[in-house]
Amino acid sequence: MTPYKGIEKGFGMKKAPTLQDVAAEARVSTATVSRCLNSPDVVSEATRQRVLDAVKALDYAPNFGARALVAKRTLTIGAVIPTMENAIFAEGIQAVQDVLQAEGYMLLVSSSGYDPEAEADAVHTLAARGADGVLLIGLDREPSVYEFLATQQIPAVIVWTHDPNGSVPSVGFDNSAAMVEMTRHALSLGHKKIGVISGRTAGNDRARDRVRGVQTALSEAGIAPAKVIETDYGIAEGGAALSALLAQHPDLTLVICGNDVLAAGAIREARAIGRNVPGDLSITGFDDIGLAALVEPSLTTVRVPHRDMGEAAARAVLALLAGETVAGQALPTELMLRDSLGPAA
Amino acid sequence: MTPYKGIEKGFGMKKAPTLQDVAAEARVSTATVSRCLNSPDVVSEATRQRVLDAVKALDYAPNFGARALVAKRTLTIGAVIPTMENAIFAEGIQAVQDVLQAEGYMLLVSSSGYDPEAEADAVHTLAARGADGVLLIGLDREPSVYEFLATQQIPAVIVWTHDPNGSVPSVGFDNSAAMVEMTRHALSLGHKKIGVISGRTAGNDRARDRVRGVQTALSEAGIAPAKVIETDYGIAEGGAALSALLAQHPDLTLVICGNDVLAAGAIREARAIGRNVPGDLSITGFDDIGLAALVEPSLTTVRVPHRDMGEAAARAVLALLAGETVAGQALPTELMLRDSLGPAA
DNA sequence: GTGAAAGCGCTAACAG
DNA sequence: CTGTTAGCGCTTTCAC
Repeated sequence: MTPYKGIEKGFGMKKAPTLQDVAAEARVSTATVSRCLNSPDVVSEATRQRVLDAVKALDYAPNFGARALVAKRTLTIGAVIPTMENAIFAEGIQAVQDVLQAEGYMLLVSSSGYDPEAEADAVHTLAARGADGVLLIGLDREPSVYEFLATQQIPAVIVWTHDPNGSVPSVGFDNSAAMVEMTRHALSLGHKKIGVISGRTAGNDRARDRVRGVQTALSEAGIAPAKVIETDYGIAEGGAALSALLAQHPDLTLVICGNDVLAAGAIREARAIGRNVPGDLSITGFDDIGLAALVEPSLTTVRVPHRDMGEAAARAVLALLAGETVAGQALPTELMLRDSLGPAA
Repeated sequence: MTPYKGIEKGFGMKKAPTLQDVAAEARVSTATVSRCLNSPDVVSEATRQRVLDAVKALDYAPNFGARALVAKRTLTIGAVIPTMENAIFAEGIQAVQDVLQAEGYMLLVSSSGYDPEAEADAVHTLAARGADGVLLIGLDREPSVYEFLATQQIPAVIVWTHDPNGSVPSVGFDNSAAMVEMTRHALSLGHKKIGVISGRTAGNDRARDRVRGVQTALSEAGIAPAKVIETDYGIAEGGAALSALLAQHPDLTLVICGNDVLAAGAIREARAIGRNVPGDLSITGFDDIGLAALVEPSLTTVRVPHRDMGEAAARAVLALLAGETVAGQALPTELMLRDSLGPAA
């Protein structure tokens, strides 16, 4: 077959059809074509049909730049997430997408790789690409980012955490409270020697809040603070962290992990080194991703309403864009009691 | 500070500053301001400084729509994927993103939910949002989609499969060949009664090719075709499919699954109904997502180079955009032998 | 080195 | 209901 080439430069380059072309084809004015596309009900049935036929015949698609120029909006929402390779964000973002798509908006995604500076850059780029509004994960970032957004008149919504006092509406849940609940439950099972494997807390309020939740519950109960170890995201990382933790504190009966992926790694490692879970050692996760129910033993974890959160966040930006006042909201989490957490050894 | 000096358009409406405003402030023409911003070296040092001061003073940011209108590009690449909730796409898309971002482009993602019609819509929307190029998953779609893309002069690249004869460059791997390899290996272990749990094959050439690969290897070996059952994507779905398959063909010694998620569900179900994997029944997957190594027994599967594929695809669109001719490429897959596949019972 | 002016493709008054 | 006519903000010849 003919090798596929990029955009032909030079002669014979047939341009993409414009409103003009459609108008000519349908023998009406450009204004009528525009109306057919934007407010079909004010055009007569007959001409509308003719115009739509022409549109289809020419494979016409409106020019984005021109439309954005005059409409002063792009129907595009930007989002900056740490990474898509994390199931937890993927699911939430898909929910955002579904709502946005249904409302005629599109999602412009950017990833920061958990780097605050990269996130700030991404926000600038998003603005430069004409994003009408943005979604940001978590609270931790330079105030200058918010200032920039304010100057650019770009509404923003924070997701994955809820801060009732924030100046920017946030849709999420209380990471700390969820961990308090988990920890209290564990304490009721008699655990007293507790370790925590957390994701990196620098620039990550969700991770920090989760650790804080554990310590809060412990101090409430008059128990010594948990030994905390921080690690990067990943299954192998979770396993390594468990080894490191047990090496220093062999008498732990419970290890609370900041997310399910770390927990899955920790479980695998625990069994690899001959620890019975939960007989000798209990392990818990956070997020309740699909994996949680599949590992052996199945993971006791905190169920987070990914979808509801994504949908609510998308609705929140859209509301902001419509000029409405948005309060932000806290969504409930739920303890998922499975098999990886048992009574203290 | 400085009073608004442009052509006044009405009362007290604080519009975002435009090139005009900057030009007035710096006492030069709009052309000069534009040049200062786009090719600073052709402007004299003195005026350039004056203009840049004005830009800063007014907090000027170029209008995206206007720029896109005249530049005829948006530095945006669109992608339509079935869903982000599938780890396999998430990882590949993240790789695409990384490359694009590094090259100054952004990714506009849309999802089709595995519906060809929704995909066609998404392509139109992407075009309407000014995507300079698009990434599409798999080959199965109406020719009209390609025609549309052609008339819109939007270069496209197919990912997740490789078709050397296609008119559109494709970056992926040979799904059928990978399954042939897997099946041959299984045959060498003595399996003769084989079942297949496949994802929906309608409009999904990857799923179809995988099934075809199995049957090809079987017919090569003179063995009866595998019993095939199709199901939706999901862990529970994989389990249900296994039950259904075994109900009709209780003597199967091997069930080949179209992807790891179905396989994980099948393994869980097999053990739930008292089958020993791989003692009584072997089960294999495809994709090698993180899950594969975690389930018990760990999954024998086909490793797909998600990242390499995503990166190569991103580079391919960019090359097309640069007017280069792109050949497309086939990436290698690898058999990951773990514990879920054993000798025939 | 700089300015004037012609659009890019589309929408939104304003007439008819 | 439909056509005419201004621009939206920016880049880019083409003169000077």
